[in-house]
Amino acid sequence: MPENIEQKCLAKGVKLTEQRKIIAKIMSESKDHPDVDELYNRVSKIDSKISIATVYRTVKLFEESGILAKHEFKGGKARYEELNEGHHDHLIDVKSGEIIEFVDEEIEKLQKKIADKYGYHLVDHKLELYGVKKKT
Amino acid sequence: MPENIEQKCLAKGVKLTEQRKIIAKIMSESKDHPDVDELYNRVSKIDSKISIATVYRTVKLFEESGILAKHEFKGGKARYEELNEGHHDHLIDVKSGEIIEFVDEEIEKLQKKIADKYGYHLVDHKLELYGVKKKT
DNA sequence: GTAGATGCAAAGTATTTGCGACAAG
DNA sequence: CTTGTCGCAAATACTTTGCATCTAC
Repeated sequence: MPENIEQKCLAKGVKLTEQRKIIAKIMSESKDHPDVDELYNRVSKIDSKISIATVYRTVKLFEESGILAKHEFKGGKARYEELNEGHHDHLIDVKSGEIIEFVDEEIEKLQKKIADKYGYHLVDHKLELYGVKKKT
Repeated sequence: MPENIEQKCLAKGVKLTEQRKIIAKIMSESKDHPDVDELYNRVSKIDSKISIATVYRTVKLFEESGILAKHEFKGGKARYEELNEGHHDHLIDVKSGEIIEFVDEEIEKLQKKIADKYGYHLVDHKLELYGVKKKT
């Protein structure tokens, strides 16, 4: 498996333009889940001539190439994160908007089992938990 | 618990207009998960003067009143269904778009447990499985 | 009677696209 | 070179809103 986005692009035959390199770099360094606007802001600081249309086109391309994951959390714009080994789901703090990533093997298994039960082969899934912090 | 949408409206102090009655009726009778456009089509057959703005306002109001559930499945418009006792999740056939509802107690419990583990109290969640039919 | 609902068209968001200029392989 | 990409602005898709009118309670 290639380790970084640029290598993944090469592996998938995606042409590596200057703009794509910048977007790839920003996404690699982002520990959060930026939406296109936010990504555009970050990208603009490095090259202010990049247009938002290119950012939209690039995240879409990266998503289709399996490089980025797109999330459509409640009531908002689409948000992106780098797709790495090891699937995880999201727990969203409804007060602060903070997003916690978690992995739970048991729940993954259970999902496969359910799809199976209905005669389906699971190709994708989405699990989002929305919660409020408990008082200690 | 009131059994139908009109009773729920009364119970929640939602004014029962002619338009809302029609929308409520259509939603009650719908076994699928129509989007606003589709709902507007169905509603128009009964009263062609109802505007799409009213449909949008009404589904939003009904959602806030806990009468309808809003779903934002992949890559599309928001879709609605009547909210009844007994939570269920969705298994979506990615080929045909068919939606299967399912209930799984085990997965519900597991979700609470995960939220708990991170110090959160679960207020909402979204689980969608996307699958393709298995060959028999 | 009055607060709230409706219809209409116009305004907002988020995202996509046509097109001529330009750059990667 | 040639194919695909970029930037721009205009277009689209879905949803919300201002306002004058109307209706449920």
